Amino acid sequence: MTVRTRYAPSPTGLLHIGGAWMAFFNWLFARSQGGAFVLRIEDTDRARSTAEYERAILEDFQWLGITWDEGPDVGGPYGPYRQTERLHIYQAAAATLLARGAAYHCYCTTEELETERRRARAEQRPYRYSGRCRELTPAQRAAFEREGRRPTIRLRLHAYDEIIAVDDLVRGRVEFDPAHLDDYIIVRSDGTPLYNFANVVDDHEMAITHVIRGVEHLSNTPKQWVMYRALGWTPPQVAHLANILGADRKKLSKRTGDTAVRDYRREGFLPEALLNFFALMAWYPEEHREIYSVPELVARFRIEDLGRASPVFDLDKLIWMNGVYMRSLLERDPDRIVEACLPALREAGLLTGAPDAAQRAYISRVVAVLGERIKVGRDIVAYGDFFFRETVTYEPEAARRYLSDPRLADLLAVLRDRVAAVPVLDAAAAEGLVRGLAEERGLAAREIVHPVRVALTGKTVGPGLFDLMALLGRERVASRLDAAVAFLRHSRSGA
RNA sequence: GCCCCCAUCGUCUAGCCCGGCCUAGGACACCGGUCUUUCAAGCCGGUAACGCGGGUUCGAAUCCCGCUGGGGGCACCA
Repeated sequence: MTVRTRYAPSPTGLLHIGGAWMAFFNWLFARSQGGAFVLRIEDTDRARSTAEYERAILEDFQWLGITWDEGPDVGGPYGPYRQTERLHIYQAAAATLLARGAAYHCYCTTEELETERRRARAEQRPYRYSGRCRELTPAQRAAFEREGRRPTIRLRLHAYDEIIAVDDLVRGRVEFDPAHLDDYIIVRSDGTPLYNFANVVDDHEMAITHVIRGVEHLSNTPKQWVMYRALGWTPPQVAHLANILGADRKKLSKRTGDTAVRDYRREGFLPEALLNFFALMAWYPEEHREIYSVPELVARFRIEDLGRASPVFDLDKLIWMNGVYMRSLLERDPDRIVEACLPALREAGLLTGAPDAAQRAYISRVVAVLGERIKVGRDIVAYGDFFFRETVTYEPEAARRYLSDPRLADLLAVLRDRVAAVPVLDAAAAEGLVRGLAEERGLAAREIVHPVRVALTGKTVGPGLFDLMALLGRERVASRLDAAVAFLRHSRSGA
């Protein structure tokens, strides 16, 4: 039997890291088995679902490289792939259940049910639906209808008396006592299906063989198993994974960091690094190794190896890993680094729209000079914003440390004149000028290097000074040195 | 309240199923040192964990029981 897995997002927001993580394992499993991965849109919550979010989610999956064989955009043999377009399928399944007596109409109102729930709480016993609509006579039903009540449909579970076993691929066998279950609603009074129902119907109709999902679904699984049995269907194999936690050990939320895949994309993370990192949050393919290409992950993936505990999202490790990938791209494919830097450049106001050929070439040179300092795309701004600004602003601490001695004014002025006089300011020439000047004055090179760095970049950290001077070019170096000289003289007179 | 899941360095984890090779391994982070014009990267070194209590056994991180702690479910949400 061909393996078929799926991920079923609700288009009520951007693709969440946790969702992408879960989808990734479903995808990995399908790919490792030569099976199919299906994307299904669970948009029955019409108030919150939007077409924009659906498009954004698809885009983010595309960017991640998580490809789907069937889905709302590409179609497939088991379509449609949006739940709102599948309502007739759920209706047919509900009719079957009703005809078999495995489900029944319930006329209880929300208020009546709330009263039952309150009483249960007051008596300190677990709430379970009383079942008073279980055996309604046609006359009683007609009476309710005359009152204007619209019924929901409930699955009949009360006859169940055997232990329900869920054979979880990562947790082993988990047993549930059906006495704790109650007749639950599968179709709302407006005729739309509820999650536990639509999900079962879709997974069966789409021939899904394996489902990897969050542990929050484990407790719902026995309910679903009863439905599979009532419908005469075989349930898929399941594996439940714990949820990713934030640094506060609570479920990943905005409070502790970015939660949308889109955020990471914007900051300049690489999809292959994110995927590699995702894998390591649940599983180590080999003992002493962290870096794996996606094909390697596909080749080594085994559901049973997945961890059972909740991983904490360690941003530092992701950044480190992204840096590893960035460095390997430096020689292999620097354009991809440039690409990863673009969003951050735009956000910082250092670039507008798509770069033209000249801008692109310049950004490439900046990337080359910054080199391994760029671990994440946004680092181009942190380390190299001065390459994109007309004038530099000195960081207060940098100016205090390296641009406070008035005697520097003369030194920088001399350097400025020599820079202006040189025919071509390449790195070698820059080094010659700086070191030559240091030697003449009996100074250590660093005594000139540091102040010049601050004069040109405003910072104490950054790429090698001579490389940076070469890229800045003669004119910009000269004018920035002028500005520094003026700054030094001004602060002296002011002091 | 009832039911379910989980538990190794600060973090991700290896080891656990099939007890001894575990003086518990690797990675991130952290702390030194080295290289160096700064930073980053690199290299070398270091700190750091089997939640607790009982068993079983010659021997337990590994098996059993209990406890504690964390998470989840018990919706006309997904």
